[in-house]
Amino acid sequence: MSLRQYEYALAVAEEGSVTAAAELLRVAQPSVSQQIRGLERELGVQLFARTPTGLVPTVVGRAFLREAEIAVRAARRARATARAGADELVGELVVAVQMGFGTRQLPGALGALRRRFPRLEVTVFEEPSHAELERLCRRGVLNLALMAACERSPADAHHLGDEGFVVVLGAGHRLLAADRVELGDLEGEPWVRFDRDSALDAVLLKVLREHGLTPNTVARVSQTATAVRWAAQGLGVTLVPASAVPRGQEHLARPVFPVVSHPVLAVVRHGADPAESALLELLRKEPWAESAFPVPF
Amino acid sequence: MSLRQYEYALAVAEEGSVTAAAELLRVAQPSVSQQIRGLERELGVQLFARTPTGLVPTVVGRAFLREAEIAVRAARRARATARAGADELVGELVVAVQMGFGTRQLPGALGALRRRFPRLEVTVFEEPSHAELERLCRRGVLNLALMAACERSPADAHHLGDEGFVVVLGAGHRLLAADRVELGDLEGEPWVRFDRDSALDAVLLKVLREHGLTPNTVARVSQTATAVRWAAQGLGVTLVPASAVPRGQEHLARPVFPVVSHPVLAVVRHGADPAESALLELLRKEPWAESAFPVPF
DNA sequence: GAGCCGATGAGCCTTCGTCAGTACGAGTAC
DNA sequence: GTACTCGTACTGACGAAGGCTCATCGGCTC
Repeated sequence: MSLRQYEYALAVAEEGSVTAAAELLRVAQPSVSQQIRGLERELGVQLFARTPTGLVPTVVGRAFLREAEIAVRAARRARATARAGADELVGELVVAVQMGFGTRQLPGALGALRRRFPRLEVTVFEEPSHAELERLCRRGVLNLALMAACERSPADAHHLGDEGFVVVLGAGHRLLAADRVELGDLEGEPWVRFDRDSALDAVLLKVLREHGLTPNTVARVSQTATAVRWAAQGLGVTLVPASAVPRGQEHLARPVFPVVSHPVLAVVRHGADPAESALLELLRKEPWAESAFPVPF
Repeated sequence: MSLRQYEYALAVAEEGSVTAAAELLRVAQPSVSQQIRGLERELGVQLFARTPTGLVPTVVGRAFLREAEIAVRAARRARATARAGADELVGELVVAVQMGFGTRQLPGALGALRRRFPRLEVTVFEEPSHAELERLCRRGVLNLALMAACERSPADAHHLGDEGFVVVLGAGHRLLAADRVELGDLEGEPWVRFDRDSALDAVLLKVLREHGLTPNTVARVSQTATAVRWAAQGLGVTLVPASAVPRGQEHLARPVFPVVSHPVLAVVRHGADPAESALLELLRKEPWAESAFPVPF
């Protein structure tokens, strides 16, 4: 099953004769003759009827040729795509983002990327678990991972900036009276938390522990949008990245004191593609919050 | 650009490693390694990133692989189609029919063919000119041609039966009073005729000449349906195969005396495909009119 | 250091390509 | 009608290129 045989068969069908096909293909006539014969022998079917004036496709030959043309065209397209990739940025970029981080910056960067390289397609996975994200990274299926910093973050990760966190309170909550919420004031509040192994829950837990609080968990959700909605309806309070609060709900969010923010890292493979580097640069240029504390990583 | 390279690349992408791909493909590992390298060298692009645990597609590699998969699938399908053609009747049958002949029998035969061989597709050309039909036949693009007999019909043509002709008259025409029309009574009538080099016009002219009539031509059309419609509206009289008179217009048609009929031939290629033979047999089984005169061909 | 990965080089063999010559049919001149 | 030419595809022999395998090497992870 060689593509050459298919091309030769298509040329013969197109030209109606082996000689003409050979001329078109810039090879000698016996070569085409042999390939056609070999193909027919391999398939066990006569693809062409021999007439004194040339070769004509048989009934089954026509059906074969229809599929063969699809194959040859796709093969040529594959080739052209790869060749184009040598000059322009072409292909499919696979990005994973840790749920809740970079929700404002990533769309901006991807939009800019698309404007600069229209033939570059991007697929984004949202993944809450740090362990799973790391596994995908190690397996190499990702071109870029956007994740919250943690102890196990690789040394060559790029620090993009920080994600600032805000508390979301139910409508009419007493703490909405102030411009900011002191963490100590949240003692005893019911909490809308995040999935057990998610980075968002890790941040939440770490912040509360540092201030000697033990959260009273009323629900666990996987998405920030859900957490905000549930908190707004008074189920409890929650702590989410500032960029995760949707328009129209800002009046229910308050900055935290002391400021809570978390470093966001981008992990790319070692010998980075031009496409990967381009996305990394665009992510750097997006507006990020200032760091609340020196990055320990 | 070999299909083998594409298959190997797909296997590597699928398995994530050269070794595993080689095992899947039942070849030694260096073979896969060489093919991948050769492909990358030929395309001038790195399709896979080398990691300590295996190979992972690059950005452009993923785009290439998407097309490559289409190519390989189509190639396999082409192969399978041809292989199936060795057992079952599979493929595309190209049939040409001389306009106005076999209009009732051909659909019947094609329906029966489709019921028996559902994977056999049929394309029908309608062609008025005998010369053009013969040209297509000689070039071999046709699997079967259905045509009116003539002096130049090939000797190995199959006589299927005869097409009986009727005269179509305008509503209220005086000759509608009788059950049949004598040819001599048509003296001086205006005629709706057919395209100059069509078989239908040849029949018409031959019949009239044999009875010493010279037609007064008011129009030439290419399709029998048009001729019948125009005749029905009183533009003139016409002579068409009985099967060409649509339902609801039978009252305007009359048999001719002496009976006019014309042999219909099927021409197939020499070493006939099974599919061609099948269609020929089905056409034979369709109901045809009895011959009005001994077939001289 | 053991075990996995891919890359490399040598040798064998298949396959493809070319050139020459053959066979067959169609059309044409005589 | 016969012979000739021109077109077609096929066959066989030979050389070149490429694929496959084996053994081996270098790098990385655990």
